[in-house]
Amino acid sequence: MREAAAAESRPYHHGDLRRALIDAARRLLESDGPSALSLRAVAREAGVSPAAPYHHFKDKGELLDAVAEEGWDMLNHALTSARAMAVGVKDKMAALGVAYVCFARDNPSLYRVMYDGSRDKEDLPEHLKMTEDSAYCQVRDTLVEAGADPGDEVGLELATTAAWCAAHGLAEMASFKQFDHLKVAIGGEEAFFRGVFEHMKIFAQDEPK
Amino acid sequence: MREAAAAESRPYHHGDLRRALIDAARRLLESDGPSALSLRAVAREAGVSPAAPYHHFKDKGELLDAVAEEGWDMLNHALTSARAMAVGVKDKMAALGVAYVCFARDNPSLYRVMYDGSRDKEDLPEHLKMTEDSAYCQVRDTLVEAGADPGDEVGLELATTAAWCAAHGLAEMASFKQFDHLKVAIGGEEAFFRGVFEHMKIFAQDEPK
DNA sequence: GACGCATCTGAACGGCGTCAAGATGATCTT
DNA sequence: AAGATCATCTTGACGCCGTTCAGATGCGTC
Repeated sequence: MREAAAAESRPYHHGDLRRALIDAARRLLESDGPSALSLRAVAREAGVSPAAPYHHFKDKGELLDAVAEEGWDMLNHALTSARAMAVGVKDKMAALGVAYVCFARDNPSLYRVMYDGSRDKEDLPEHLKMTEDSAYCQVRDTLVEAGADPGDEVGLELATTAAWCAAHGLAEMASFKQFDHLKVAIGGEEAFFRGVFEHMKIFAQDEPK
Repeated sequence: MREAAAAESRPYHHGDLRRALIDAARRLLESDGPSALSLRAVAREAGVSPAAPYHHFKDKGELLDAVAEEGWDMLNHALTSARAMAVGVKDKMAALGVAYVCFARDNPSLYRVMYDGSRDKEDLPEHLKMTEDSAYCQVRDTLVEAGADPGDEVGLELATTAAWCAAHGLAEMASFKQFDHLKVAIGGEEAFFRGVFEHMKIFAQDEPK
């Protein structure tokens, strides 16, 4: 009984269990949050036995890594779009920052998995850099466009890091309900994001006052 | 058999199991990291049965909350000290930021518990504010000292939030080994922290260039 | 001395991550 | 076409987890 699927030549028994497991994990993540993401629950959701995933992932962490990788791809895409749509040169950095925080707001569980520090250990968070169109490079190149000196490597990396830290910090705290009154007072959530970024030189080279 | 302890009138059987459990949790946290912090392991470390903690904490989360609260106290103290020791008015914000990140670096597991998003849910992270000498107020008051307009409430809250987000973001990413070469190039870890903060208006009102 | 009650223990339940042994069935060889 | 091969999946088990509940323990009070 072969269901309709884009099965090419890869898999044997199931169709493509690896793909199905990642999809099941993302489905559970969106519906029930990160705490509901047990390996057994993912297998259950995909309709296989609890031991089946071990033929496609070394352990639970490796499945989470695969999910996180899709998250990084989505984030890179979101930043690319935001960068392309921003009008003025000065706006691009702020647009990038807002897009980053909006991505975290719209995919909170996925964002948590991406930054989950209980995995990684040594080698993995290379996604923050080096893949050419990675989110990190998006930020760095936009900084250069906005006038940063591309010759000062250390300074450029520091500025990129500063922007990244600011965006990540805001992304993690933006959902705290202590900021609700601020969001109202300033006229919306994205205005709040923008207002925070205005206090960082990297996001607003000119005086906001 | 009563050991020497500052037992006043509170506890009955053990001495002060609540206190002992928190201490055991912090011991495990420092030695084996957050993943080793199971309720059973804490009870084991404290020398009691797995069910004993339930007479002092509603569930595991409430124990974690108690541990986190001590972390917030420590952080507030660290920021108070840093603020007192900073020399110039302009230096105070940078000193505060560096002290914040150093706290997270020196107590990584505790810091994670403090910001663990799997608990809280609704009401808890009030520690970010309002306790008079809270870390949040330390930052806000220092901003006023550095020249921020205390009359512009919204602006002041935005600036405080911006500083907090930047420090938190850096605190979470400072241990990524991608920054190792930058730390070396710039002459040490704290110089790296300072270098990142220099790209935020809130931390350096005057031009660093 | 007897009672009450907070405190702690022991045993149990379901769920978890993981592994070893066996069943299943698609592909390859002849 | 038939059998061998091998990745794939299932079954069942192990130890650990959080949590609950009935019962033991012993302090404070009357």
